[in-house]
Amino acid sequence: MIATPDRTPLPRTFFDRPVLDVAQDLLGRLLVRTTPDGPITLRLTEVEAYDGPNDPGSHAYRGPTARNGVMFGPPGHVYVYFTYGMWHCMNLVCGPDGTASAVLLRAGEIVEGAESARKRRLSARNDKELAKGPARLATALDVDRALDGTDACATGDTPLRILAGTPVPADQVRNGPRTGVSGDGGVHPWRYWVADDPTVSPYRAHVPRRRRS
DNA sequence: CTGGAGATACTCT
DNA sequence: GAGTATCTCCAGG
Repeated sequence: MIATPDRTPLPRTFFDRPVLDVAQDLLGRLLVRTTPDGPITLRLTEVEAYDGPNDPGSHAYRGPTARNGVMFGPPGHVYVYFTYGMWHCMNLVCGPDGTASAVLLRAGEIVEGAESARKRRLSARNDKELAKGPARLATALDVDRALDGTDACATGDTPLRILAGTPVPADQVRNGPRTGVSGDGGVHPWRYWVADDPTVSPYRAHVPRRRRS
């Protein structure tokens, strides 16, 4: 029997924990994006942990900048960055205020508002691909730098909220190396996903891009 | 169907 | 110059 997803907001204390604990616990949770078109709801199926200043793979590794400032703030807020000159990716900030760990949201299943997501994801060949990959996820949910710093735990009128949903049982959680992370940061098995879920993105090892001719 | 090459063009070192 | 990525095009099974 399938439990009805819990629509209760996740409390800020959920994010004020070690980032690896939060990352695993986020699988199966619901992210609700409120747009003028109506809500889009995503069930998280794949995430990656980034452990702030201790982690060579993290944007926070070399300290605060104009881009990553939100990572150093309080937990439960959204860190959105722009990458490769084209794409946005979103993270949820973890740990106490002043630390800089975060969880990158890599993939999920659109459970509400697929029609809206399809308008921005014209290259998706089916609904499993709407949010299969971190930049695809952000595009499907219409997330960009304007939402950087949004409090996902706030009650009331917010563009982005995270709800309890249905946590994934521990025996259904898989983990492995992080995707596309360069250098020593790639060795950590800090990518977590839901076993056998068709919306999880394929693993790709980091490959340095060839220089333009 | 799978996988690689090239393009994209912002942010930080 | 390299990066928490994705798209289209094309060669090869």
